[in-house]
Amino acid sequence: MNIGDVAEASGLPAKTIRYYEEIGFVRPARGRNGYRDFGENEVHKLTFLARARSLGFTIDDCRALLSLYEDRGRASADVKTVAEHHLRRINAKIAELEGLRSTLARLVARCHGDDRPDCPILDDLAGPRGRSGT
Amino acid sequence: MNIGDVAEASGLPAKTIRYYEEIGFVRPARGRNGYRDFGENEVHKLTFLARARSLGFTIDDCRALLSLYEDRGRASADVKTVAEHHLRRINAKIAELEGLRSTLARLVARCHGDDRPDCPILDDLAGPRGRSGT
DNA sequence: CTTGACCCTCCAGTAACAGGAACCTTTACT
DNA sequence: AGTAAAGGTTCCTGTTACTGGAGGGTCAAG
Repeated sequence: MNIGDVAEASGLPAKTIRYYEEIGFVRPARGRNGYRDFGENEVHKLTFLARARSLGFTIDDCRALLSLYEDRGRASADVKTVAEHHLRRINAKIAELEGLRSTLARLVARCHGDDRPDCPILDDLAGPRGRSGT
Repeated sequence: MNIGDVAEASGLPAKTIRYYEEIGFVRPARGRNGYRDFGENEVHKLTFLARARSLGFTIDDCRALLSLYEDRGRASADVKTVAEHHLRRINAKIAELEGLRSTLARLVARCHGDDRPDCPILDDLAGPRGRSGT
């Protein structure tokens, strides 16, 4: 299978597949023309990677998950650990963004947004000097 | 004021301040020893930047905000536009992460997480072949 | 006069690719 | 046989916003 077909099958851009080869995720055979020749196993791996990446797992996570996936004697606890770690990262990020959102929404709501220069958003960014008469 | 003092005053690492000079945010004077010499105005700008960055505005946003900040004839609507755009980005990101979280939480909950190899998380990543008996 | 705290510049690395140049191969069509 | 499109190859650069570190000058104190 050529890279274009694999791209379609896995949902990954050809560029990404080449990159994944570069970092050691797959090692496709080569035809005498130099073209990569992917077997079913490689395609399956790439599909796995595409799905894991779409869930936000990092490349390092994927490395771990892939090796667990290929280890028939793995403990599901190890997989769960990786996933839970990722879940905590996501939760932390959401919490952080929600904090930003609440501050920002408040500022946006207070800004009249017309053609006058007076602006609570800039006042806030400018710090205490801009708000209270210190 | 030397860079160390400015770092403390603004809350930005000295490294970051040098970087901000490189990309044109500030243009401090130089002493004959080559040291940067920041005036009150530069310090104020850097503090502004620190606050804007902490709210998640991109460097490009900061460039726009800073120029609006220094434009005495600005329209607050322009500031509001930048902030609203950022707010939409944040909301989109939160929505995306919440999607990931729900999928991931479901998978984690279904994984027994013991020393057996059977694992719904890997089954999901592996795709349809891994779940139904096609 | 030395020690330690500052400061300087420049280079490399980060995460995970994407874009594009320059070039070769295959396929289809005239 | 000629040729043009489609798809393949490698290699280099750029992205975001810094951070770490090497190698080396400067300043204040004792």
